[in-house]
Amino acid sequence: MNSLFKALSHPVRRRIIAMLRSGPLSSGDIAAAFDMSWPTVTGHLNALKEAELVSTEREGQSIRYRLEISAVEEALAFLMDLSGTGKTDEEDKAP
Amino acid sequence: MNSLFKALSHPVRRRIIAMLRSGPLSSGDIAAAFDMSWPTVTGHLNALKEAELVSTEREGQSIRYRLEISAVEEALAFLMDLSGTGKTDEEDKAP
DNA sequence: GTTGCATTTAGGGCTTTTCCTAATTAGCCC
DNA sequence: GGGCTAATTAGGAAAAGCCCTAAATGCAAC
Repeated sequence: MNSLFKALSHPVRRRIIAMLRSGPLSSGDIAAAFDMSWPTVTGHLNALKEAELVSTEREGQSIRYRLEISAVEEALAFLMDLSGTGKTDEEDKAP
Repeated sequence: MNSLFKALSHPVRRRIIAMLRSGPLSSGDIAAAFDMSWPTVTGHLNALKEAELVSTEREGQSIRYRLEISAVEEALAFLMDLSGTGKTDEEDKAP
């Protein structure tokens, strides 16, 4: 859960997941969309993967990244709880 | 918007806003709830304030921090767009 | 096998974040 | 005003994050 919000905290990573909204993309397609080196994008993809915001799957000789909605929903649940929509006491303890 | 998610990316700051859910609290009350120095908590409160997640108001000799729901809702909107609930193309450009 | 393409790992530099202690400001109350 | 309490700013050390280039891996196709 900590890695979830940490993953969402970087503009490039938010843009990546927004790109993935309309369907899976290969690492190359994603890297091409940014003005930074491919390895740097890989780093961001790893962060997203660790947060379980994306999953990977091999497709021929490329690898497809798919958005995992369930992780997005987890973040949504936290925020909705905050905004009074929900009542549960969902919270991560200990710093 | 970037500072919003960055503010949400730290466990202590998420706990602070969760505490504030049930009503405003003084800086001292908040600091007392954590096992860290008061100035460190002040730093986190400043981050939340910069993200406009909290607002301040003097109350006698203490200062009250209040949760600003509108900022939470902004984050909610972004995530709902991602999860397919909405259709708008809200996105922050340029890293 | 080996060549070739897509992607990742390794290593390093630079900036930012996080946390601390010590010193300082801000405002209430007598 | 003067003292007290609440809260902040200053300064600095340690850790984490971000980005790069160069080297390595994984598969597929020949």
